[in-house]
Amino acid sequence: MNLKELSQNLGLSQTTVSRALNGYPEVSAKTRQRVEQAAAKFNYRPSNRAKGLATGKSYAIGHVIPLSTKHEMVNPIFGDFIAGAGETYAREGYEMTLSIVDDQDEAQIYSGLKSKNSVDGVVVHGPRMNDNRITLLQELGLPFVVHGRVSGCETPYPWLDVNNRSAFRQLTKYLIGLGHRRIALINGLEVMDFAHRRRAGYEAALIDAGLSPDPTIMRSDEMTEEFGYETTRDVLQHPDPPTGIVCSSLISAIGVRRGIEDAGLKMGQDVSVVTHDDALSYLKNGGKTPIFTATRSSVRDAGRHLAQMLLQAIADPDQLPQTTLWDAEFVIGGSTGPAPSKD
Amino acid sequence: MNLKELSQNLGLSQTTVSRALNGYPEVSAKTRQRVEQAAAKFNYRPSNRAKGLATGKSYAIGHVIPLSTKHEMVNPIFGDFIAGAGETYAREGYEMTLSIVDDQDEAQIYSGLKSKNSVDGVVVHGPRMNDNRITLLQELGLPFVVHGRVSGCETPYPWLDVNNRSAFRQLTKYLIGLGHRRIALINGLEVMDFAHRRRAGYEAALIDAGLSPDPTIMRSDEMTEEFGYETTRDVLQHPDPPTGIVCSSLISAIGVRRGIEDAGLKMGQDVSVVTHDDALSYLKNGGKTPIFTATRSSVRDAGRHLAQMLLQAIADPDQLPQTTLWDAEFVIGGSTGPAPSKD
DNA sequence: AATCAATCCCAAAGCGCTTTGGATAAACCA
DNA sequence: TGGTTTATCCAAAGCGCTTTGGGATTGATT
Repeated sequence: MNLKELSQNLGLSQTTVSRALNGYPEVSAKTRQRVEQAAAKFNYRPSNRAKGLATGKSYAIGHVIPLSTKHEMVNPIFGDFIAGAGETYAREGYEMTLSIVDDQDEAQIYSGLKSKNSVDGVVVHGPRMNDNRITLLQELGLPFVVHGRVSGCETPYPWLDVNNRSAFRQLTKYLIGLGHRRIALINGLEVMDFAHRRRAGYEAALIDAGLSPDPTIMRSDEMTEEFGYETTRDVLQHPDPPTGIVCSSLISAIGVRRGIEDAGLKMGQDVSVVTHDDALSYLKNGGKTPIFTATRSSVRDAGRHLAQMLLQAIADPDQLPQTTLWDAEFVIGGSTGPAPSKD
Repeated sequence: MNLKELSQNLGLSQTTVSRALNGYPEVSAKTRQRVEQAAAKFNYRPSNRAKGLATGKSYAIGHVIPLSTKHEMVNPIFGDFIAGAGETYAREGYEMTLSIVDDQDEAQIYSGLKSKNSVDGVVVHGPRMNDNRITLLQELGLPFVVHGRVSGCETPYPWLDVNNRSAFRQLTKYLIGLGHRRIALINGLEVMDFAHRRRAGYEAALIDAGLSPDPTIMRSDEMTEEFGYETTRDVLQHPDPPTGIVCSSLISAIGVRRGIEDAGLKMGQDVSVVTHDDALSYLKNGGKTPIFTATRSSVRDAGRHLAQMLLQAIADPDQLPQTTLWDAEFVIGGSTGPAPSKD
């Protein structure tokens, strides 16, 4: 059923039917009701394509998610983020289109999306230090929002981020407060902006306490479980092993725990662990009592809100770039305890 | 830059330019080359919308992923599946559109996608027992493929699945071979078809060995880490506790491990654990030596292949429904050992 | 009675592409 | 030479919608 058929069926013109359905005032209440009933009866839905062609909009948002070429891995937070964003889109009648793409040729994808006119805006995932995508998108004139921030980017742009620096400062400070002096960092890839900020927070806390960061117990890689495990095994064999570990992801933290236990030690006694927790739906940080002492910020909420921001920016292209900074929640779990006394 | 502008620029008609670009024979090699160069120079990309309107195709595939209303959770395998499928789409010039939707009103979404003409086909995720989506899609005439199978569905339909039954039979049998007699099952939600098949495999192995399935040590829920943990704590307090656990997901298995250790026991000695492993990129089952004895089947490969199947089905609507059954790989890890001798 | 402003509706153009049904020119055949 | 292919290209229609620029009809106003 298309507009033409529907309007013939009603004995009205396409114009009137279109207007009735889109809430224009030039149509009587009576007619509008009649049209709406018929539309419901025939289950009429305007073709997105045709509507898009006519209006110049596409009613779709693009998510370009980088596939790490190194590990061929897609960020596990992605599912939850998308679920949040998808909620917003569904409510506002937008579609969501996904492109999974090797992290090198993202740029190409953006200009493709723009010139093919297939989306009204995009969400930028996994921003890196000095990420040139911001400039590119601004040049293209394609509306966008960033999940995270881009250190080194001069021009204003819209973003939503957790305060990674203060979160990691807090985590580290907490360990220091428990008496820990040797604290390792297991971080994400530090080309990623968030990882960079997290390290800065970690280092700031150490320096605040008069401790000096030791690069031999600071590691950075894709945040897999295995990375957490291997790194933990490794740093625990250090001549001066850490008694505290600051970790960047719950998944890696699970590996950290395994590493500690495989070394015959006990988490929360011999080694204390703190981590950031993205509050993924399938991977809660424990039930009543948290497993890990952690900073927590829901990535799904981020998706929801960021989508909202983008839709607003599209609706009002002249508005100034909105920015949102969230503070992570701090929870104390069973993974931390006083630093073991030296023997 | 659109077709009109490009063709004016070349001094050719839109027809010719369109044909040159789409590989039709009615255009001389010379002209074609000239057109292609100009297209490249101006970075011309045909508008997807317009192309779709003209051809009746949309060059997009829909993925409708159910959001469990109960736990508001999106299946963690989803990211990897999508990454695989996305590869195929990118190669074939298709877009991927996502709808995240409460599992009740999926049906509505499908008919919406159909009538809005926004996709050429859909991938059905998370099929349930007697899932009525198959019939619905067939009635709608919307091409589809299913990731998994639907027990109780009479008519043929295209699917790709792992042999869940034989995998779980093998896992269980392996434990039995090690001398285990009390074996618990920690399964996914058994309305899901895959979970149902897995239980069937588990039970078959027990019965083969003359053991009788005990419902008090068979649990089924959303496969979170927490579920694995809680259930393990629980079954270990059973008057006649299991020495073996068959688990449906690596994420739950991590919880199982935590539960075993929190109970002061050792995995692989006091309690043996086997699991299915979807080979997620951020959650490998260990490095050199697997953590868990497991059946493994890459969900990303499934995505890649299923997308291919769908594209073929779209290209040739008259072909018979293709079906693909994969056998999972079996790997032995450190989570299993001989059943502890009774004292 | 004539005028005016609402009110309600419509025909037709246009969005950017594909595709049908020729037209033209060059090449071939008898 | 004239007629017939063949190779190239083009004009125009059409995909399903929105939107511009009116045209009737009605009721109120003078």
